[in-house]
Amino acid sequence: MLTKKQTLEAIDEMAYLFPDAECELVHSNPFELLIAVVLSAQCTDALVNKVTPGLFAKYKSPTDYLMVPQEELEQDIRRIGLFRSKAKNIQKLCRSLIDDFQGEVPKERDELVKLAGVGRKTANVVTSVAFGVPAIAVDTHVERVSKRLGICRWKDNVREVEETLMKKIPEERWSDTHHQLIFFGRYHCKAQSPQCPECPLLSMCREGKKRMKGKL
DNA sequence: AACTCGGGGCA
DNA sequence: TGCCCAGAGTT
Repeated sequence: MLTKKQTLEAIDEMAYLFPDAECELVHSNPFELLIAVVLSAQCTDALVNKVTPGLFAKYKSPTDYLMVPQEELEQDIRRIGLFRSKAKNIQKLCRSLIDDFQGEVPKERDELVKLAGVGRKTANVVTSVAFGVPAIAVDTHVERVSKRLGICRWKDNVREVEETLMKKIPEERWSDTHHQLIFFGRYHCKAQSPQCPECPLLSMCREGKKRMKGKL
């Protein structure tokens, strides 16, 4: 297991590799971000960014999403995987925004997770990116990188990964760390083909050293 | 804890 | 063209 100090060194190294790491979902307000993050479940941000310009031009408010039949919304996001359940969830989500939150996106993580289609990861992204509340959203990239490097344990569940990261990283760096881990995971420490031979973190990486030994 | 939902992108 | 990608809800 990496110590706090080693963990921070690893994050600093990632920041050097990806100095511009930030949320890639195109949005211009919290509501658009919420919709974009819900859509991004189980598909890439790049794909979401292909449908959201048209989507956000057509739907400006929670009310707008409720004025069309579910089938029409499904067609509007049909290029995204799981589009049927996502269309249904988005309409449920908008209904609940109107009924319970005066049409505004709630700022509390505990309120956000009650919305349809919003889980722990989505709620953390919205609070940190839209409202600047420190949070570490654990998606598959964050989880994979944390486990490979040895920041957390292999058998940790998502919640345990998040708790370990929050323990090892000072709060003011949570949001940045989240983006660093995602970029590092997406573009360098990839699921199928991690770039170990050219990785500056190799010397401190549990999994990387194993992989290199297997190849040499 | 395991299963389901699903089209896009790349090898 | 088949395999890999990537979370939330349900059982």
